[in-house]
Amino acid sequence: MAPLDIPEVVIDRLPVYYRLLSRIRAEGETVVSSHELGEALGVTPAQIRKDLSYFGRFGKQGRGYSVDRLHEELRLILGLHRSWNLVLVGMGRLGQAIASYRGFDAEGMQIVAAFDADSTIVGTNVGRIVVRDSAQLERDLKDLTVDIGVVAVPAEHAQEVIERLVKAGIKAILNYAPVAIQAPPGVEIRQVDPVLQLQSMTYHLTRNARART
Amino acid sequence: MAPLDIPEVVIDRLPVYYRLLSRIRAEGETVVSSHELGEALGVTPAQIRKDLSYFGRFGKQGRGYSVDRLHEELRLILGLHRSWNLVLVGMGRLGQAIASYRGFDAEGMQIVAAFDADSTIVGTNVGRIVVRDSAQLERDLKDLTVDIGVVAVPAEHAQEVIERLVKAGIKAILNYAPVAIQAPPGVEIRQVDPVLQLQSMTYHLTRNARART
DNA sequence: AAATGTGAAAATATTCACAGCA
DNA sequence: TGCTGTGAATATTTTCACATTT
Repeated sequence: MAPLDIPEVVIDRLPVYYRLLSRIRAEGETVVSSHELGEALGVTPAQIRKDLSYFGRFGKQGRGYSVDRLHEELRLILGLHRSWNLVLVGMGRLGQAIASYRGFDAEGMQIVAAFDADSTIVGTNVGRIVVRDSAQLERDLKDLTVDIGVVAVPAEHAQEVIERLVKAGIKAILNYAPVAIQAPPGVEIRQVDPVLQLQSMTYHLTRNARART
Repeated sequence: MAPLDIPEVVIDRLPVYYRLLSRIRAEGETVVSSHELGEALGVTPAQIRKDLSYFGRFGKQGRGYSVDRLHEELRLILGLHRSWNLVLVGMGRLGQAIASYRGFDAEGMQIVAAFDADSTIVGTNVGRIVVRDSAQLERDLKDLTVDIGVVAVPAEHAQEVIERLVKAGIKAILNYAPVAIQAPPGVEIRQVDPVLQLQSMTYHLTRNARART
């Protein structure tokens, strides 16, 4: 198997490569070079070759990579050959939008349960899912097979909710709440945070405007 | 002003610091040390001091940082002392969710117009905004002051829409479409991409499960 | 002829460690 | 004493460049 010390930045790029390969495959191409991949992604070919070399030797010299082969290898490396069960906590506006987002299912990510603390929301249907009571989170999780927690509660409750999910044995959290989370080692946390992204862009916009003046 | 070669990673952390300072400020604290900030964010105090030192000397030796002062400095550095106008393109499920998301306004990010190509959506109201026809994008943008484009169209249209926004003079794009975008230099692009984040987590989940076996 | 895989070199980013100041 | 600001030291990441293979 792959060595244990693969840089995290490399891991984060694999899904990008995987997605591009999916598209190239759908377009019917059978072979692709690191140069073409780099071109499409705006990165250097060397980076792509180096990244892939952590996992194996998938290319053919003088030729490039088999699209099918590389796509399949990445699928296995990322664990996308199976589907993953998500539990969604927080069913306000944002949670409801996440629940009805199609992009997860398309990639084998299934929301198997949703929770909220608000009794006026509990019991309602969102898509095919009935919203459960957060008070029952721990109890219900015992009967569910959940791989990843998706958190869309208000910022002030995110830390607590995530601690409960972690205590229940969940090892990966996708957090939409606009707050930095403390998680124990061994628990993967990722942030979806458009406001932070906007604010790093306003830095540049401000600076460029200044430079022109 | 700040030197021109501040690492991008540093810029990306400033909004995180800013948000934390906002919270500490609301809690009534008046002074904070790099150690406390690092504690709350899970990073080293040295990193915080180094990051801030690119922009000035905001702290007091032996004491720490004035919460008010540092909050204000970051606000100015990031350009958050003024409000920013966003234009939203793509008003399907995702676009509608973005339009009704409260987290933008709270940080001075105002959606001033929204567009869609679907004639059954054009003309409808989403919140306070009337959805305009994408065909009129260029024409309408002439009469609007827009700083940032937010793109929530299907993946296959994202590149084209972004090119149109860039041609219309927009210098910053927040892209929700699950596709890697090619942008000319001088245009800031940020990606909101929960699927990529999930897929980097499944890599780790898969590997950990293997390791335990 | 063309493109991979990879050590070595270069560039970036983080952390250390301590002088200096409140 | 306590904590900042910062050069120097480490560590990490990216890029180069080329031997190797098809």
